Amino acid sequence: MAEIAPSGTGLPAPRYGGRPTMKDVAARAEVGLKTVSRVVNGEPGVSPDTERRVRDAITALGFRRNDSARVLRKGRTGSVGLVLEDLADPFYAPLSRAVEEVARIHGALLINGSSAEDPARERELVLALCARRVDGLVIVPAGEDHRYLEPELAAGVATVFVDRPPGSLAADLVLTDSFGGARSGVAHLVAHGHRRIGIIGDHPGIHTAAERLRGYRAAMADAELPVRESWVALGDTAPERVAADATRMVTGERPVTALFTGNNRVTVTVVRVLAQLARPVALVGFDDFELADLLSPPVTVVAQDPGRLGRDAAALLFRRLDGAGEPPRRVTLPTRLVPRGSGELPPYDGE
Amino acid sequence: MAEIAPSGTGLPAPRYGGRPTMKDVAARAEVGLKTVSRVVNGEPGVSPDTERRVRDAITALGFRRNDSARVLRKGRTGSVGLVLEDLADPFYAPLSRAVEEVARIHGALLINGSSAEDPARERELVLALCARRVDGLVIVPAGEDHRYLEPELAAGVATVFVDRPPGSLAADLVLTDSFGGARSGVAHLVAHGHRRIGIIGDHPGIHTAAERLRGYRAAMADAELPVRESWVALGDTAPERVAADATRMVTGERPVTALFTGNNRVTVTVVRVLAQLARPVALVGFDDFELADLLSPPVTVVAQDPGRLGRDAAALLFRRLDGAGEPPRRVTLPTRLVPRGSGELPPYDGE
DNA sequence: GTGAAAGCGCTAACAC
DNA sequence: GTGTTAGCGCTTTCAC
Repeated sequence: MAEIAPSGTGLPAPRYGGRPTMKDVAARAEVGLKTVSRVVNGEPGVSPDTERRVRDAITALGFRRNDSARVLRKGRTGSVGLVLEDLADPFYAPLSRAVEEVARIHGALLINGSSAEDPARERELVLALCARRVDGLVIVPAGEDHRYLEPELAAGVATVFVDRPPGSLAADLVLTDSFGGARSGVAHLVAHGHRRIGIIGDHPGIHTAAERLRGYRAAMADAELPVRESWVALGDTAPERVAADATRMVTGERPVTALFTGNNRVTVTVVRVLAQLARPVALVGFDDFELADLLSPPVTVVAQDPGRLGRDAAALLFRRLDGAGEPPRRVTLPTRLVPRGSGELPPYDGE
Repeated sequence: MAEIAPSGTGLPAPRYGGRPTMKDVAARAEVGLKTVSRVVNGEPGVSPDTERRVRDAITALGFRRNDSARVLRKGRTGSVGLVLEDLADPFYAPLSRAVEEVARIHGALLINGSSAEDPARERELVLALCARRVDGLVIVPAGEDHRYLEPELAAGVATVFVDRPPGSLAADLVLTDSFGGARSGVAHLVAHGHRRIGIIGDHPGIHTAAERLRGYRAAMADAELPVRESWVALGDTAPERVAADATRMVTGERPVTALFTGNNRVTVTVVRVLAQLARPVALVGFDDFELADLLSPPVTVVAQDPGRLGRDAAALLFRRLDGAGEPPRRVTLPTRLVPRGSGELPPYDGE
């Protein structure tokens, strides 16, 4: 245990159970309050001897500056907030980590929260962060309507949206090219001879899902292929729903010979379904995932870079915090098609 | 845009670029400061009419309570900190998410940071969280020496360690039974006829790695099998090192017929090595991981539950925060052997 | 080089 | 029901 109060000095000890303050340190070191503040913050103008006395008192008392008080005076908290759907999702975890890394370089702490894709919870989280006066926010929006953020933006909270655009709000934005990525993925299947291709993805209310559907339709149109509505299944990504739709599409009268999946979770579920099947079905998934290369067949994907998404978003954020007064930027990151086998399977029955 | 300042009322407008305060709201609503505080905090004793005027002013000004000031008075911040190795690691991500969920239920916000397995960084992060006066801390310790935390504990910061014990500090602790898990995993290989079994794992300075090695040795001793030192490779978990050690063990004169791997990252690397091999080598890995069941052969694992680790740790934390003055607890969670195929392969060459 | 005083925005305690 | 006052622990300003 660190020694908490000296005995016999006659100096006041900090309240029991509370924490020592600069005042306590000042009393113990027999200097003024401001001198302690100087030492704690590394400001110049303190003699080496005085500094030593202050440092000794700090150690003896176990003093730790109270940043709440500091923030109250200084205005800036040195922390940024990140709100996304689910921290544990393999797509968002590296994004979060990347934001944290950039924040660290800028001396800021990251506070993050999961919205669970619930607009009310997103709002609640964001406002809690604003009440804590984070200097900036990185948001993967769940809701459609972000007008609740207007007072915050007006008050100077730097805000960057990632992965999806916010509902009608001018702010920095970093996106992956979902349309182009999906189009190239589906075109890849077409190039390998497929004419009946299904798409399974997230709820079309989610921007990325809608864009990927648009990319699918564009690739089909490019090849002058018709799209049957039974080949399109966007919605809830619960494994049961996805598995049911996949099963439906690959069985029956004129089954699809290839599937395009809208994100990593959907892809994994579909891989499970296809593994049970006698007949091979080609597959291209949006999002890369670990072990995709070790499955049989290895899974061809349209890869995006979640770490870069986070890095670029954080970089934009700190550029704003450093005072850049430019108009909002919109950054679109490219995807990369990674052929591994599943996307190069030919149509099964010589259609 | 929300209207920022009324025109023609003659009331003071908040400073430009700053944020409106309760005082500003009070002026605009023509009530006292305390009345605003009552409304903002949902305290009783405000007439419906007054309340409406205050709420209107809040909306019009875009007021948001400044929690820094609030914390300064109240002492508690309503936030807890989590420090672990890497937020993006598939083992820690669900742990973090579980802590977040419990925190949310208790109305607290989670601030988390990655230590990157660097004791200095862990310390820096923890102290930054303490300066922000988090009410409690959940720590996956990277370092050996946690005496720097003593003043914080003395000041009443509730602290729970997870996954690994801290260096010489009495605090709540939630662990997985690494020893028992490893012992059962290796015993499983022995039961399937293996006599030359290798172990590849993390640096033995890490508590879980040391415990798993101890479990391995215990299982071998139980079966009266010798352990050659060339079968033991603990250290850096960089893929290159792990792959080199795995390759060394499964080739050469008297190769091992089975491997036990110390965590999910190591397991995945070893799976990659074994996939290149002509000869089958049995494998049991510590930690479950996604898609383990879809590999060929499917990977047998000793599963632990990272979500439960986080949940239990957070539960202990909030129990302390709610004032339980019990002595520190140590909780050990059991593991579960999940046979899937790779661990049931017989020794290859009829040894 | 050092320190005293004011005040950041809020809540607690106590008036009225 | 409502308002006034003091003060949380720090930084800013300015005086010595």
